[in-house]
Amino acid sequence: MLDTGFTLIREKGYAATRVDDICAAAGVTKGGFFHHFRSKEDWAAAVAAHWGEVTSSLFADAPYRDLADPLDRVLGYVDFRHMILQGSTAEFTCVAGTLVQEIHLESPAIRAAAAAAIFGHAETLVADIAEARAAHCPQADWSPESLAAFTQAALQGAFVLAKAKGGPDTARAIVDHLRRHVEMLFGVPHGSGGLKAGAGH
Amino acid sequence: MLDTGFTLIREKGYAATRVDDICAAAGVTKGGFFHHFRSKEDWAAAVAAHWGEVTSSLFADAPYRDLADPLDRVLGYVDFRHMILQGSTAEFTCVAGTLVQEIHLESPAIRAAAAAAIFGHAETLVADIAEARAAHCPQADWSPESLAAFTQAALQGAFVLAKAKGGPDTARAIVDHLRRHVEMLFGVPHGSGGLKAGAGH
DNA sequence: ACAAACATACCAACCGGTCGGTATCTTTGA
DNA sequence: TCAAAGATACCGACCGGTTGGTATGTTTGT
Repeated sequence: MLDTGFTLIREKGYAATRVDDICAAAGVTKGGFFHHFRSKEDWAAAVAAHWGEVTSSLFADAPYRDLADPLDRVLGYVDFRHMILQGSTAEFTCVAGTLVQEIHLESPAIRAAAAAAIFGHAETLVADIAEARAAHCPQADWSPESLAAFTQAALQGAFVLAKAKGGPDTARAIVDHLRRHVEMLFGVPHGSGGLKAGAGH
Repeated sequence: MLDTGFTLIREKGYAATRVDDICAAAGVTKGGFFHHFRSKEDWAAAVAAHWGEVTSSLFADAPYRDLADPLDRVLGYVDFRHMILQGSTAEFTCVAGTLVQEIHLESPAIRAAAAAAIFGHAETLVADIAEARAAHCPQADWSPESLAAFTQAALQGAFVLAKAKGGPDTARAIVDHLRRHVEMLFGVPHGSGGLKAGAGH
């Protein structure tokens, strides 16, 4: 019921998703739905929270997490995001970003849950960025938090442009620029290291 | 009727905006509304097209456009975007981005109009970027188009994070990183030149 | 036995869109 | 010149399918 929310919200948005759609997709009836959720809004907030958990474990278990060097992990993160930009927009775009863009002023509960997913994910990057910064450019005039936020903005924006264009190509070019940004900040030559080499794109 | 659409869509999104809301805000009746637009969808597509025109003239008339050096114009653009990040999210976020994120799969007409506004705006940056690239780094391995797209992604993403956080502060920090990205690409020292100096933020 | 987990039937409000009608402006013809 | 004819702009009551939510019954696990 929460998982089907991912598809529904990414395909139709929150307001256009009907409770009956959710029931049909999840194989339950309306009575069952309202047994578990006080309202449609309550459901959407739960979906956002669930999205945060699912993505959390996706990135925690990703192979780049095992790299020894913190900068490799940061670049590995960017490359991993590049890699998962595949299929239709409904497959790779962000549920939390879609929700928050649509209802940020109408539903504080959904907004808060989606914001927690987004900024909670950004938070997981901060430690690696801080370590890499200390090792490569301790005098830099930017904070680890601001770079983490910038990566999330570039990705969320990549999703918006991908939806406008209808495919992942534009988004991949944007993530390429994001990688270049990280490389330049840390003073590493373009294209070196990371999981990207040999991935063939 | 088109202008009120900017506020409505930014505050409630497309699906949650009722035709009655539009009529009340614009001071017309339902009959009048459907006299000018075949459907609500038709109206939204017109709003997206109008948004493209309004932003087009906003940036065409901005002061940074008069700068002689192409790189100054590119940096001036980024600084201008930084400057207009003021007030509530409903005042500075992008109508086309909001629309496309919500209905890209449900309404091809709205998607196309919003995409035209976004990529049409990006297109206006390409000439300046190409000139600056030729002057400062003709061997660079990135295209003017890809950088233009990257700026739009960073901005659209900044809007998403701003909506999640509830104010423009996060968005400004993201645009700061965007400026740094442009500076590094063109090899200029951080914080030099442009309209930002003395603007006091 | 009993509460949690469903299902069925139903409702009242809502909402996009229609329709007959009116007021005003433009064109036409003699 | 001016009235008949037609086009355009606009109004607001109304329609009927939709929708989030409820009330009540049934099944299931312990």
